[in-house]
Amino acid sequence: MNYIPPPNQQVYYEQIWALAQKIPYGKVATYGQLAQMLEAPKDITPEDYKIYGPRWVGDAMAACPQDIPWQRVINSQGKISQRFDAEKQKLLLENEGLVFLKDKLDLKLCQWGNLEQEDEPEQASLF
DNA sequence: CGCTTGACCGGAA
DNA sequence: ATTCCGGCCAAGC
Repeated sequence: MNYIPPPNQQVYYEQIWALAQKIPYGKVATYGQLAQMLEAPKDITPEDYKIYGPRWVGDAMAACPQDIPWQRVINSQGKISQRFDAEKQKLLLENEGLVFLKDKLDLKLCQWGNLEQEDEPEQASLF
């Protein structure tokens, strides 16, 4: 599992695209999130990867093929990143049932993989 | 060749 | 809350 992306960025991009394809309908992922789902390339430290990875993901998405749900990748603030198709992206996400609040999504509600804590022991048995 | 820009993120003022 | 900053790499001019 210690697979390291080859120097060939094409391979790295394809890994990102593969991850993006796994984002469920109605969910979103952040650039940094996708970056952290891959091992850091050998040549850079994990710390550096944490810093620069998200940008590489952005680069990957910029070169994204058509058959990828690119609209489900947003930035860490829950907003749509500045780009020529930003408006279209928002419409696509709204079509999936996502609700924007002041151009922002609530990542707590719709971020991919952020529903693990469903079994919150909210109710203490009082009776 | 060199310089600028880009679908980022976290920390600091 | 908002603005500013630095940091890597690849592409385009």
